[in-house]
Amino acid sequence: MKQLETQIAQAISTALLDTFQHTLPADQINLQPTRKEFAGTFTFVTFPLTKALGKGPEQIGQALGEALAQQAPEVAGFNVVKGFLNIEIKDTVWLQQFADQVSGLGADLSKTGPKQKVVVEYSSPNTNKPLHLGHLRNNFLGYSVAEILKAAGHDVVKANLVNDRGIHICKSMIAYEKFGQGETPQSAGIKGDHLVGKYYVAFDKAYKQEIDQLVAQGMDKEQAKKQAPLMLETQEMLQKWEQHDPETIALWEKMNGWVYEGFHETYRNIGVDFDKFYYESGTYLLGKDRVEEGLERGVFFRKEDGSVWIDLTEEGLDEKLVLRADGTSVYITQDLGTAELKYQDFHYDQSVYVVADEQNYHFQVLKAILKKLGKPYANGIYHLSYGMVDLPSGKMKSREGTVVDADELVQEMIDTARQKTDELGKIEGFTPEEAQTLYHTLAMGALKYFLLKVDPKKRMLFNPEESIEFHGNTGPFIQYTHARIAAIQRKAADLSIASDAAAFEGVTNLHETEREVLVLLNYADTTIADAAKNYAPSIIAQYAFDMAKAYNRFYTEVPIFQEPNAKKLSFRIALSAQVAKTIKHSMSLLGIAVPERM
RNA sequence: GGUCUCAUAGCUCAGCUGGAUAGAGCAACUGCCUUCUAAGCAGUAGGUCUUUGGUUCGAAUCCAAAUGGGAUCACCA
Repeated sequence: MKQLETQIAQAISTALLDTFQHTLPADQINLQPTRKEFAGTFTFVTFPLTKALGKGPEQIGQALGEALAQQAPEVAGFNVVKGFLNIEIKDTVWLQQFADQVSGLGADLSKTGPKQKVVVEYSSPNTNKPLHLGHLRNNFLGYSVAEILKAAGHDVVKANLVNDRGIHICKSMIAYEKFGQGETPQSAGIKGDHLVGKYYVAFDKAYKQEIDQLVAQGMDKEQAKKQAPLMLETQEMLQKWEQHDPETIALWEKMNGWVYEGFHETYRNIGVDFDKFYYESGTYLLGKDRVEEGLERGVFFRKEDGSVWIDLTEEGLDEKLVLRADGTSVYITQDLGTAELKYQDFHYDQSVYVVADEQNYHFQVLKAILKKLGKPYANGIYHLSYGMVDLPSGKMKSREGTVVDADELVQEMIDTARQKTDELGKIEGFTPEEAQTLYHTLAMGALKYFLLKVDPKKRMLFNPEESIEFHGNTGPFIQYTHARIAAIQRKAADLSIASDAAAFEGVTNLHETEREVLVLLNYADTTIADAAKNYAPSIIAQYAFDMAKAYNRFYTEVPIFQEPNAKKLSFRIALSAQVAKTIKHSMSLLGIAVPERM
């Protein structure tokens, strides 16, 4: 597609020179898609030229159109509406492009694209509670962006930095020690991550009670939060952990082990994967070298109390602490360390962090510090910031029990998929296993598409009451289109209809709906490149939807198998196959599978 | 209070570096299944693109301000 656009732009440039003696390089000529209500594929806007040429916009359009129709072999015709020159492309050009595509003559973007080493860090869960809806957005985004970058030619590493230590883990541990009575995931029949999450909640409940009690005794609330016995015990436990107290470490390993089992089950179920796991317990001490380095270079400075800071006021940020007075690390120190570690491991060109937008400031600081330290990888840091998922009741709050649990949500989606499928009664002959697989495919398709079709940066609303639709702009709609085509292909195979490029050579004109599909097919690569550049799965989602819509229009308007002309019939089979392939590929970039039947 | 960010149809969202009468889906209403899967297609209705200024031949898009959401400004992570 890019190529065709370039050709047209070149032709316009030439025509401008010939007709008006005006120089405008082709790469400065912008074509936009023609609006549906007019004939044509590309539109050139002539308003900007009126001053330079001293002519009216229609006049310019008319003259350019005539020149193009005569000289550009791709152009079938044109029309001028006010300052808009609408250019129609010959059907044979579309057909030739399509034939090349079917024959695999086009370049494979994943091999020819700009190859960079990219680390995509995503998921990065805390090990004190199970995954919820917000994590799903993160996981789907991270997975999808990684796949898109791969498809665009990059060499991608999916990384997961597990937050496996710290005060929050100790809370679960304390609560388990106190109330657990030796309960295990097996004995309780609960997934490990959920069991640990249960104790995290139990901690919070008991903690609140203690605070209330202290306040009732006349203590200040802030004071009570610090003085509550549970909190003191938790802090003590954290210290023991840092001193490698064997008993504490054993409990920590046991409970984290449960959580990992639970997480891995969820990851498998939602279809995300990782090439590299980092654990914070192994990285939290990193970064101190960077502090030393910064002090030597004079980028950091030490205050009287011994704490170390960086002044980022020039960057429009504040002064930021990088090392506490007692010499221990803070969050940013760790991240300085892990950035370096990742660079040592992979020598990345880009390091993408899929992290919620509440940490925008943190990543600005991180990047600014690395720049000041003169790190070669600083410019490759990219914070893929995404908005929160809101519920109709407002923000999700784990303490208030208003979170939507990931495992439960997935199960509900599967149930919904089963119910809707059974209502339609189209899958007779499926084995129970096949049916189960289909429910899962549809459920994940609906859920992932729902979360990915929205621009990552934007906050989004999730309404669990209405659940997720299976009609309209949804994953299942696109999956359905694929299943429809699969049925066509089965029938074509039964009838032994050829669909290679030679089989439809000689077809010269297209139905309007066929042309629309062909135009879209030609945008496949530029769409992927665009999505990669913008780290935006939503662009792929939109493309897959447009494709499915265009195909369905074709499907209802053009009865494929009633076509008497063998070449045209072959063309339509080939067209369908190519659409199926493109849909399947696009959806795979979103982490969504497509069924052969549904 | 400082900084950042968002505001488009009743609802959920698209609208790329400024271009034609601002688009989808859901919800509402009308049609279309003697079969290539109706989880579909076609159509109707629904908008002062939060407001006010500015730049421009031309603004939902760029700039400024206002209003209203959200995030952040921890020796938490």
